[in-house]
Amino acid sequence: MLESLLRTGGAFRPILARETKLTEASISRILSELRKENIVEEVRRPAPYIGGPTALITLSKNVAVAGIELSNNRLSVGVGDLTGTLDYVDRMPVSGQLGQDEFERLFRESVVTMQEWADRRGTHLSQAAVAIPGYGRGAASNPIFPWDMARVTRFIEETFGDVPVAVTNAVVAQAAFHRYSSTGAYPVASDHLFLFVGHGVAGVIVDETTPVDAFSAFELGHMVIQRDGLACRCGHRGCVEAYTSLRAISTIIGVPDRDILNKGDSFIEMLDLGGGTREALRERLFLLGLGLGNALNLHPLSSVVISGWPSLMPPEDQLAIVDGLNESLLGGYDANRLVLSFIAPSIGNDPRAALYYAAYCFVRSGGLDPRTDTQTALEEIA
Amino acid sequence: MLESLLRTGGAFRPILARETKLTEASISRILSELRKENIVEEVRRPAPYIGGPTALITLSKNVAVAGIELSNNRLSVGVGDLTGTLDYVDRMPVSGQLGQDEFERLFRESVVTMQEWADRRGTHLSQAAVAIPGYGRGAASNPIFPWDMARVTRFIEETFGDVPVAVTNAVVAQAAFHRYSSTGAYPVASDHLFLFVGHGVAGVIVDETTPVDAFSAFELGHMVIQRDGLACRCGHRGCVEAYTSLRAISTIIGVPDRDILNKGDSFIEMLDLGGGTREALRERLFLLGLGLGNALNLHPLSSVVISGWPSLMPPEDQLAIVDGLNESLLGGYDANRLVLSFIAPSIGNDPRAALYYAAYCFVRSGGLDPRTDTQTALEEIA
DNA sequence: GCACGATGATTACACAATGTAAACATTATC
DNA sequence: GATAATGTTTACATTGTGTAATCATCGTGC
Repeated sequence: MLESLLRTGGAFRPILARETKLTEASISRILSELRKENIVEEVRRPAPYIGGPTALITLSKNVAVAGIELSNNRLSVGVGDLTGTLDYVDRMPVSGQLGQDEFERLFRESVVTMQEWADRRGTHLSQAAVAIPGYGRGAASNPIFPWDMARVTRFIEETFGDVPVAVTNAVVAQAAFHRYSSTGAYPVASDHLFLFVGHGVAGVIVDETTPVDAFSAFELGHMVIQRDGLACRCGHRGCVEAYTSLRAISTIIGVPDRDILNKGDSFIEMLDLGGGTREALRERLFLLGLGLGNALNLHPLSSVVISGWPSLMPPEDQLAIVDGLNESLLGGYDANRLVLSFIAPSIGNDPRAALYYAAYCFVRSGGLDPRTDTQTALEEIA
Repeated sequence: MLESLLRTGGAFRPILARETKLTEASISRILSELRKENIVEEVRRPAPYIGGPTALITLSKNVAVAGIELSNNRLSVGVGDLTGTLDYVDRMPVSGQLGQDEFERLFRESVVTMQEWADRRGTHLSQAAVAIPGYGRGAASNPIFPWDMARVTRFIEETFGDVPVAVTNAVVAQAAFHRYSSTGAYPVASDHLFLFVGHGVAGVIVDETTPVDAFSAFELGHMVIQRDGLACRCGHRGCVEAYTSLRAISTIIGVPDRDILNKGDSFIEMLDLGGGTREALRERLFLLGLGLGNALNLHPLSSVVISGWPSLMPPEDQLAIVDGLNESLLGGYDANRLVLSFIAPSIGNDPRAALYYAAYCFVRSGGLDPRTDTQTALEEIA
C-alpha cells in the first residue's frame, strides 16, 4: 500500500487514495500510524490548485537500507535512505572467476566495513538486499557463478545477523529500479518483459499486479537456438548468450567486454571501423530476436524493453531483432501487438538497484519489526 | 476457499480448515451459509476414528454446469453437476479446417439443443465453460484455429445469455481436470509443468498457489529449435510442433493422426513394424526435450508431467527426452532437480475437462448471483 | 482584509470478517 | 452408561474498511 509511495517518490493524498484503491479515510489512518513510526514525512507545499492538498507525503529519510550488488567486475556496497539518496558507497574490484570462498571473504569484509561506518554514524539498518547475477529459484545452478546458492543465501543471512536481508537476481533489482524508481523516463507503463543483454542475457517479466519481490528472472541467455552452435560458458552449444553476450560480441568489435557498455555514444562510431562488424552484430541481434520470439510464444506480452548493448545500436540495426522475431514469434512481428523499446544501460549506478530493492522490501514488509517478519516467512515455508 | 472441496471431491471439516488456513469456527459459519444456498451437502458417515468427524461435506448435486470442448475432431457439449457426474453429452464431428462462421453455426446449434434438454428437465445452468485449443490472451493469433478470438469470446458470451461463461485454453482445462479432479493418480503434487503433446504442443504451469482460472497456456509448440527446419502450419520453420505433433509423427508411423492416441497400448506394437520408426520417434522426442529444456530455463520448475503420444512410448524411448534436456537445460538433466512423469492421454473423456473447469469457475465465484460477478470482472478490467 | 467556495483531512460510527475461547455435541471404548 | 477424545457451534473481542459528517486550508473576488 505504501509501495506506491516508493514508486512515485512522494505523492499527495488523493493520488495515493486512487493508487491504492482505498478511501481517504483509510489513508489518513494509515499515515498517522506510519508517521508515528517515522517511516513517512509530510512536507508543506503550496497547493497545486484551488483547495488542493497542502502536504506532500514522502518516505522518511530516517530509515536506512543497504544494497549490495555483485557484477562481473565488482562488488558494490551502498547505504542510503528510502528516497534514493546514497550516503555510503564502497566498490571493490572482483574477478570474473570469483570462487565461492573468495566471494564470502570479500563479502564479509565489505559488510563489516559498512557496518562500522553505520555504527559511527549511529545509523541503524532496517533492511538489506543483495543482487547477484544469475541468482535463481531453488538450487538451480547459476551459469555465471557456479556456486551453491543455498549456501550463499545462508551465508548472506548470517553475515547480516539481525538485519533482514533479501537476496535476488541482479536483473530483477535492475528492472525494478528502472521501472519503479522515480527517475522517470521509462518507456512503458504496462506489463512487459525487461531484457538486459550484458555478460548474461536475462530478463524479468514486469507485471504491474505482482509485487516486485515476487519477480523472478527470465533466463533467456541459455535458450539453445542453434544445435551444435557456438560453445557457451554453460557447457552447452548454441545458446543465445553464446551469440549475444558482451563476451560474444567483444570478439567481433575488438573491444574488451568490460569496456563495451562504458563507450556509450561512441559505441556506434566504433562499429563502422571494421568492414563486416555491423553486419555481424546485426546477425547477433537477429538471433536475439529469434530467442526473444520463442520466449514470447511461451509467455505472450505486448511490450518488451531492451537494455544493454543492443540499446546502443543505431535504430536501423535494431530492426534485425524484428527480423528474428518474424521467424519465431507466432503471427510474426506486428507493431500493433508488440512494442519494442530500448533503454540505455545504466553504468556506474551500482549499487543503486540493490538499494532500491532493499527499500522496496522494507516498504513491503510494512516497517514491522523484524521478528514478526521472520515468523511470516517461516510460516510460508511450512 | 471451497475450491478445495472441488479438488478433493468431499472432505471433513478439520481437513478443510487446514487446507484453507481458516479456523474451524470460520468453516462452520461459512458452511452454514453455503448450506442455505444449497451449494454444499453434508452426508453422515461413521467417524473414521474415536471422536472423529461425523459429517462428510460434499458439493451439492443440485447445481448444474455446462462444459463445451472443441478439439480437432469434434465439438463436445456436456451438462453435469459439481461432483463430476455427466448427465448430458452431445458430440458432433467437425473438420480440422473449421471456419469461424461454421463454428459459430455449429456452436449455437449445440447450445440450443442443450438448453432445450435443460429446460425439459427443469435444470438451471449456473455456469458454463468453453475450452478451445490454442485459445490465448488478447488477440494473439491462434495457430490452430485462425479466428478472431475476441469475436469468438463475444459470440460465446452472447450465445449463453444470462449464464456466466468462461472461455479458456483446452490445455488449461485439461491440466486442471487431471490435476485437481478427484480421479486421483496424478503423479505430482507440487508446482509443475503439464505438457500435452497432441495436434499442438502446449502446456500449463500448474502453480498450487495460483487459482486455476489464472493459468495461462504455455505454447511450447511454436518455439523454433531448428532454423530453416521443417515447415509448420504456423508459417514458420523449425517449430517444435513441426517435429513432435501428432500430424508430424503420423507420417513416420503411417497412421492417420487422429487415430494415434486411440491406439493406446497397441501403439508400442506398431512401432516395431517399420525399420527406423522407433529411432525416428526417439529423434522427435529428443527435440521435444530440447525445447522443453529451453522452456525450463526461462521458467524453472522441478517437475514436468507429459501427456499425449510420448506417454505411450516405452520408457527406454522416453529417455530421448532426457537427452534433449541435456543439450539445453542449464546444468543438464538431474533426477534430483527435475522429475519427469508421464500420464496417459485421456481419450473420449471430453467434455469432462471443460465441465470440471466450469465447476471450478462456479465454485470460485462463490455461488454469488451473476450480476455481482460481472461487476467484479468489469472492475478488474478498469 | 474578509467571506466564500472548493477541496482536503480527520473523526465517529457502522459493518463485515476473522480468531479466541468457552460451551456443547458426538462417538468408541471400557 | 461414564469417559476420553475430538468435532461443532456460539459469544465476544479485534481488526480493517467504508460512509458520512465535521473541521481545516487555500485561492478568489469583493
